[in-house]
Amino acid sequence: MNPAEKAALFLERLREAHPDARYELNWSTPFELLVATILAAQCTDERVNRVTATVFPKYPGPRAFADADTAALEEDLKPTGFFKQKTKSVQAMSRALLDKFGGEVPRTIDELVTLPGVARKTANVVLNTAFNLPSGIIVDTHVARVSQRLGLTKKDKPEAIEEDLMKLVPQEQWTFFGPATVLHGRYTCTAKKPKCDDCIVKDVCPRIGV
DNA sequence: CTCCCGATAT
DNA sequence: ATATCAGGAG
Repeated sequence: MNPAEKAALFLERLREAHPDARYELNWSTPFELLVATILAAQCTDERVNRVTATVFPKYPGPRAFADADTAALEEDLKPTGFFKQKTKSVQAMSRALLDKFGGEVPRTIDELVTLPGVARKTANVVLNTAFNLPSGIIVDTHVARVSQRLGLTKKDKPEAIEEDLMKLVPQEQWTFFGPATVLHGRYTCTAKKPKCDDCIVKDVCPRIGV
């Protein structure tokens, strides 16, 4: 089975297994989703949601983050890990948003990735999820691992993997494919002990057992 | 390539 | 003990 056929089959079974797949971060505005996604680096959604539940009311909008006391914000973001880096990113991103985009989250990937702390993965999450725009395919550690094991790509850099996936998956499915594949990677095709017995594509996966 | 950071799984 | 986790910057 060639990669294109495999991708089509995988997509079909993802639809059955995760019909309502979406990002599990809590947000009420595109700006909040942008902040939450930055905080989600190397951190579970659950912990991010716990933090943003108090942080979003406390800092409503980019102006509040830009003007916030850095030490206080660091303390608020500490549970998400990498807190100094993330505080710097969120404040610099908020200032750039105010300076360059009138405080509004831009709707193109080229504009989004100019923001500090924002690269393709974060930009795709915001565009796919908040604006329903198929700007690209979210490639995080899960999507990368699943795609490699299934044989959809042989690349290792996220950007190269995304290029391969965009050729294999129809554009109207991009916003579903990313979040659904993340769930598959998170719960079945796990990094350490993948649950191959329960896998929806075990019949076509080159990786048997292990 | 290294660093940032802490919680959890193995 | 150590690998890994909804990454990105320098």
